[in-house]
Amino acid sequence: MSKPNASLQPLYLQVKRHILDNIGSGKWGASTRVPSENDIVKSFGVSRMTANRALRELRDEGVLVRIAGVGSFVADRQAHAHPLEIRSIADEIGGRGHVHRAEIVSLERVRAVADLAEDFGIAPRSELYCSVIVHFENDRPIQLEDRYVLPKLAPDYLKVDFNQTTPYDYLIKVAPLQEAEHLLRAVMPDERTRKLLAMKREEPCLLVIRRTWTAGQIASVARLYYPGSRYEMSGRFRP
Amino acid sequence: MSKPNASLQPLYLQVKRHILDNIGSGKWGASTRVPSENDIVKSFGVSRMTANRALRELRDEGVLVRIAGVGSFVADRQAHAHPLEIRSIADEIGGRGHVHRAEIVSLERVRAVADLAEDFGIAPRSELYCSVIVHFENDRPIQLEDRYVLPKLAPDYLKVDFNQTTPYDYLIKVAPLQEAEHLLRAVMPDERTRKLLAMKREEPCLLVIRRTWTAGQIASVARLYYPGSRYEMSGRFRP
DNA sequence: TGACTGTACCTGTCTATACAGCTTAATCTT
DNA sequence: AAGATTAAGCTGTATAGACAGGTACAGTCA
Repeated sequence: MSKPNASLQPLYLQVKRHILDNIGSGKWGASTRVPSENDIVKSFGVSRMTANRALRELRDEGVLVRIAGVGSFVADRQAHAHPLEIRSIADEIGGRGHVHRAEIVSLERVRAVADLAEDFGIAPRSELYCSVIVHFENDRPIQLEDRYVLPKLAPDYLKVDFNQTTPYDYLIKVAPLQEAEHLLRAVMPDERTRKLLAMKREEPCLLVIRRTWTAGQIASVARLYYPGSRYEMSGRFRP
Repeated sequence: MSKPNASLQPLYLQVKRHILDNIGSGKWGASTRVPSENDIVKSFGVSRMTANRALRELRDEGVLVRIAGVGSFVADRQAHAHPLEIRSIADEIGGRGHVHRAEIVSLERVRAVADLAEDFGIAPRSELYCSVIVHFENDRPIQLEDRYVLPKLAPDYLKVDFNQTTPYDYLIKVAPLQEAEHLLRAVMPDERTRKLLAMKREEPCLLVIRRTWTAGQIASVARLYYPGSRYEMSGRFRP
């Protein structure tokens, strides 16, 4: 039987999209049971193989957990990111079907202290722009972003509304990203960080220090603090 | 037509395995054309849908590049020397010009608990080999390696002298490494870990959970604990 | 009450067939 | 000889039907 498939997109993608939309909108939370293959056959009018492909791929992507004989359920995914990938935190959270929100702690010009000046390769006490922002995933703080920016490369940095865009998104617009370096550490948060991230005592942070180059010089240094219990990074690769 | 499927493994996995073996052995280098779906139908005696699934999944995994109307080819993946590459801890320490030494805490057969069995894709309470080793850099403990190995792939694992070689070096000899996954977390060490690594109280660990694949199945799971104050990972890259 | 059994439903896999769209190369025209 | 047409081969998608095996639950039997 051939079908016209009027809507341009493959059927299995339409099914996936439907499920992802329901998860993304929060209608189907973690552990919610999603329609079985036969349910999809009935409601979408597709074959079981097509329903199977949609659910199987969502399982392979970590979106669903499927148990033979029981059903398919929305996976309870922990936050994670590729250790060698730069991505907007807003996109990352959106990609998990969750809601991103930012809270600006401070946004000001500062004078570079010694080690920071060294990072940037500028004279100590030079002027830098500094933003401190807490990023929330579904109203839980997930990242404290402590960022320093070279004024020359982003002169309007202090005027940006970081409720609308993230520093990362803004910077790639005004300064093309050339190269980046990640430094990964496990640290105990200081009191300020711990409170901003709503962390328990005795809970460590995953600290990512990201340095980005534009036009051969360091454009920005970010210290990204993640709650150890709520975040992990993962990467798959072939040696 | 129903299939006896004598060899226990799903047919599409057998096809994937065959292709991965040919790539892994170097017989099919980058850009080599692999058999088309119809070739596989003939040579394996499977249906085209099964051949399609094997090739499609390999494409999704980045192993193949498929061009409609042309064929399927071995992907040319660039060998990037990430810091998150897999490297023998002995080599890494040696590379810093320091002295490596290992202390074996335990080396025994254990029964897989539920989550571990799930990782390996084996039945709960199956047998696994387990080694716990502390690695020293210039006589300071730098890594606690908590490793589980599939006996089938390394039957002599318990007889190896890990003062002479590291588990990693031994495993790549007996089981060719196909793929690996790193999971990075910041955690507080339990008491045992803290003592073995000679860490102060209140000091977090960088935990790397490394899973390695051989012949399409998980060969080994290692939990690598590093003292947060003495270790960091870094990588430079271009987005 | 407790152990067993049947049944309904679920996922996982596989087959045989079909049509669409793309690419390449051979063939036919002008 | 240059351009248009056709055929063969490839992937991408989709269908209907089938069997195997897992799980949960109700009902039955001892």
